[in-house]
Amino acid sequence: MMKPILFSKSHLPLVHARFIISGQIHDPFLAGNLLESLLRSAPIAHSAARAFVSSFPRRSAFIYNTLLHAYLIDNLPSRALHLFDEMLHCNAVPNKHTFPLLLKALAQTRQLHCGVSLHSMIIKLGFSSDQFVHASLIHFYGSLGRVLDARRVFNENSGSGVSAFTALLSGYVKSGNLSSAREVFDGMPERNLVSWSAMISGYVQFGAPGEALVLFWEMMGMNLRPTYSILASILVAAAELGALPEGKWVHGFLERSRMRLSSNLKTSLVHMYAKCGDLTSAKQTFERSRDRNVDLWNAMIGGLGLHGRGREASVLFSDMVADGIWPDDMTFVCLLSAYSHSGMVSDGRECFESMSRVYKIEPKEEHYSCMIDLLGRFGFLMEAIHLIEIMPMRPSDGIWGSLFTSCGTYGDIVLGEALGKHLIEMEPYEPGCYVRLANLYASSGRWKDALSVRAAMKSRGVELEPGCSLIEVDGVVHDFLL
DNA sequence: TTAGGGTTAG
Repeated sequence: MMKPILFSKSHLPLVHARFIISGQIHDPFLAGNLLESLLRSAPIAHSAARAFVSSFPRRSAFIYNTLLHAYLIDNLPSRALHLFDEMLHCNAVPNKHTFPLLLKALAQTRQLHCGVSLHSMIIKLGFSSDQFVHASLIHFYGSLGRVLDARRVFNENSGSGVSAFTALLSGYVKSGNLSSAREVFDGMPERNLVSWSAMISGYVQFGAPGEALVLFWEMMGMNLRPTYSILASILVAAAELGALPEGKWVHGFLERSRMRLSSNLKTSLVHMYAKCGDLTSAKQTFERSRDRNVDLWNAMIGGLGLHGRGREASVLFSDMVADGIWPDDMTFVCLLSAYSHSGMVSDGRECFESMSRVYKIEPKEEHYSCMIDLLGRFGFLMEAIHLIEIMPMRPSDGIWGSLFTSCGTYGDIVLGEALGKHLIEMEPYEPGCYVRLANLYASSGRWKDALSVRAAMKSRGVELEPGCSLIEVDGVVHDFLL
């Protein structure tokens, strides 16, 4: 195998000029070396790379592939696809290295039809059994929600490699089918850290944090070294379960292994400590961190809010702005929810209003939802309705639901009855709506109406599932059915 | 001749 000749960054302009003068620029191999030297010294220098390529009279597939790769690294999938058009136009023949790059660009831009056409081209050119192309095709179909097509492509190759298995597994995860994902995982002839990561994060994303923890300990039992992303998934799982010892174990592991804590991991740690009720450790982690990005501030503001410390959350927000960190959407969700948990109605109003006026962030549905919840919780029902009326988007069932709950709290039977009926009409198989409407009737002595709501619920076959609460005692997570 | 794959939390 011939090694590429790489030129140092400082020599590049000179070498480029010399190639042009001597005519060596006509040699696609040397021109390719020049391009690769540039991109190795500055991987995101796509515009300089583009200029280089424009000066190459003969452009090989290698040259196009290298530039396609640079566009993808710089998160410019559309430019990569335009470059492919140019490649075909210039009669450069794509090779097996071209297709994984294009399939990634098409997955990112979610272009199913173009991907299907490209799939035909791959078959015609005879690249479909290449393991890189094969895994990329499965990933393409899986990430566009076409898991059956992903499975069909997977089945076409008998000796699928670990990447093809992982891509299929991840396709099932994306479609929410965790049991099929697990079947693929269990059937893998070999696994690597990427496959473990895909399965563990799949469990976390789809609300199965307990399974994620079990799988994590199984992985650790095999003496595999967890990656950052696996540890971050485990921190989320621990936060969901309120499993403080597991969360602390991850923190200890990171410190023992002297792994550098990225901002993302610090954010996950703060979130985990706050959700597990250890606000002191959350604060310590936050305060020890020197380079605080907006996500880390948000995690701490949200953590304080979760514990009803709205006043401290408000002070922290001011510190953040004073520190030169510009708030984002999530900052206001955390702040509004902190005010809601602390009964700080006027602060909430002011915050909601200043979002767009001062910080130029237009409130999204989640901000309206927080604000309506805050107003409703503290009895400002008419103001909450006014906000629903003026919000630019269609109110979600969650918004109507939180207002309905407030009607029950404040005994507003007329509004509550109208909302309850509306919600049942919208979601006839949601037991909570029936129960809350029946309770509302019962609280005002309208027993007949309460019974008829219960009867309607029964006749439609809607059953109330017991609620579940989790608590961790001495390292064991217990669940309670309510 | 050089290069291309699957995972990534809050």
